Amino acid sequence: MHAYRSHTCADLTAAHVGQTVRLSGWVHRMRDHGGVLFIDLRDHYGITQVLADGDSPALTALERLRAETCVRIDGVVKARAADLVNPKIPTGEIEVYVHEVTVLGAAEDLPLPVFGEPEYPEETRLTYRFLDLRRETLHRNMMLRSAVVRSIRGRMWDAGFTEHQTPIITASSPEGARDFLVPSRLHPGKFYALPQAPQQFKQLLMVAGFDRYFQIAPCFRDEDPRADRSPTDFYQLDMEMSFVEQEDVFAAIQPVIQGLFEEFGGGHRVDADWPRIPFAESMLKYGTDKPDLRCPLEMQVVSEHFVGSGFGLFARLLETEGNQIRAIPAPTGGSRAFCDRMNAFAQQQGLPGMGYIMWRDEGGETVGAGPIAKNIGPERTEAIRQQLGLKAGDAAFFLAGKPETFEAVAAKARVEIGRELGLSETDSFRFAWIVDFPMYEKDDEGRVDFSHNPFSMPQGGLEALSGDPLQVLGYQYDLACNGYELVSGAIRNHKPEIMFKAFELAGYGRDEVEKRFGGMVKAFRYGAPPHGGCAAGIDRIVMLLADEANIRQVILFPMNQRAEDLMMGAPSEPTPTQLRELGLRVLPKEA
RNA sequence: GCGGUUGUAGCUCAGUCGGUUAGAGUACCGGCCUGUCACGCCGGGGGUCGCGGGUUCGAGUCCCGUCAACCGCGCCA
Repeated sequence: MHAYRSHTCADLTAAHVGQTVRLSGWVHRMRDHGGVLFIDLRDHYGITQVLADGDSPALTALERLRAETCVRIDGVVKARAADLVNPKIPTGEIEVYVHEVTVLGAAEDLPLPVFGEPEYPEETRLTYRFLDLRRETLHRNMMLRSAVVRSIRGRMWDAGFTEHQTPIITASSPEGARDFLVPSRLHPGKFYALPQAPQQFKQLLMVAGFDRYFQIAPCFRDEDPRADRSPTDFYQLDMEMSFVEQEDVFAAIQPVIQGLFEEFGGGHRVDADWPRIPFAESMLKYGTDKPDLRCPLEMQVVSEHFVGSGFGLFARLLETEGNQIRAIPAPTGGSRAFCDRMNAFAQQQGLPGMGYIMWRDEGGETVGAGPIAKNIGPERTEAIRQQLGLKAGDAAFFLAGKPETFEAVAAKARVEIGRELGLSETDSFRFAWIVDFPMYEKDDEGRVDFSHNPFSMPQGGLEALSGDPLQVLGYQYDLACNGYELVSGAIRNHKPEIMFKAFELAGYGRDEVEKRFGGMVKAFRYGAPPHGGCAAGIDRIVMLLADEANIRQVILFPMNQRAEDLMMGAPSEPTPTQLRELGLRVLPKEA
């Protein structure tokens, strides 16, 4: 007999009745009836009910067990009478009569229950993550994640990509986010950086002639977290291809992502049609570059109807260059209660409010109601209704000012309206490629800076860079799915002269580019192939597939909101010896 | 850095208008129970009401400050 088990807790069926077996696992749940006692014994694979009665020498030992003790039991498989079968578990036709029990690992009082799925504080959950991970949902999420990664690897290999590992301790590269720095012992005063992405390495792999690369790559960024964004580190499916244009990358990655969602999406509909939506159009219609297309509503510009109108607030706003009025149509939303609720929603999100018009049927005529309709009069109200294609019982919400100031809230409101009115799909994954991102934008001080990846190829090449930088688009794309950015990528700029010019527009001199990206610039002088690729967020993909709203639900050992590992106690203070070796001194906290 | 929400037993929560000794479920300990599968029944231990200050005859409850967690903003090519 094996030292710990002859079967797992999911193995035994009616076919094993009469056999002597050995099981190891955790005491999931105990039901002690005095003369007879039942334990649900749990392991990674499943649950088996074991029992003992007054005739068993193990009864007194079993009575002393407590939840989550790790035990080994020896016993005999018994069939359950027909009326005692438990249809909820696969092993429900049998139970194991215990002759002997051995405690393999005792358990103290639990700081949190494993049985059931109650909500409890993340602080406790993260401190005792090993217990949290015993729970059914988390355990299942991690197994899903494992299967997803395996499937990705298979799909990428099948598509002719090969997997390569790139350095973790490397050079800082100013790609946008804050770096995690690693002090160098051999070079006091100098620092390595953890890669924010394997960006430069994968481009160098293309220069090195590998043609189709991928990696399940850890990425490190020292930024504050969100519910869908892990601080410190996360994983990407990173890929790159040579001799390709934008559509070639789409054609390579779509079957992988679509296949994944079909395989693990729990039967949710997976749309095979992935529209290309230009960035500018996405911002206009959805207020975001990661639209949730399960919601069919589209914003429209309605400024013209308010110019010189009796609604002074909007009319005055429109006298300022750059201001705009947009409307979110809300079919069937024409009730005061709903409109007030959405207005409150906008205020809660930081806007002054969200005005609205409701249309009603009055004696066979469709009439607008609400303060805005009153102020602008019936003709303008009717023109708005016709533009938005609305009817009696519907409503429209208005956002006014500079688009940048209201778009983020409009995006959330659009989704909220669609959801509340039951107009949005709930059982599907809707994908879209957001394309034609601008290369540059103005920062807070009015300087021109890269708006996305500085390594992207500008559309129109060198020529395009001699005009207005803010008009230059890049071969830069994102994949949006249900309101999340799942993939981001670009056709890269592989020509040194275009690269220097592109950086020059953002205020980086030739010397600085040589210094910061010397390796890559040098490589581009020795026969660089045209290339492009993308990176897909593994954590977010699993989060969507597991139907979780928080990314920590799909990460084994996540950090908390302040980037602390409560279980391992990280970050922690270094010893004086470590600091001395590294030539570092810690400054006292500023008061 | 800013805003919102929350903070009462190991855990999940209730606690009315400011008023008796702060409760329930669960977990834990003890007792009873031979068919449960969220077993049941009886009893018990367990509280710095996040922390500090204030108002009041009296504060879990009201006020001020502070700390922490989560969510959002900034940030994240």
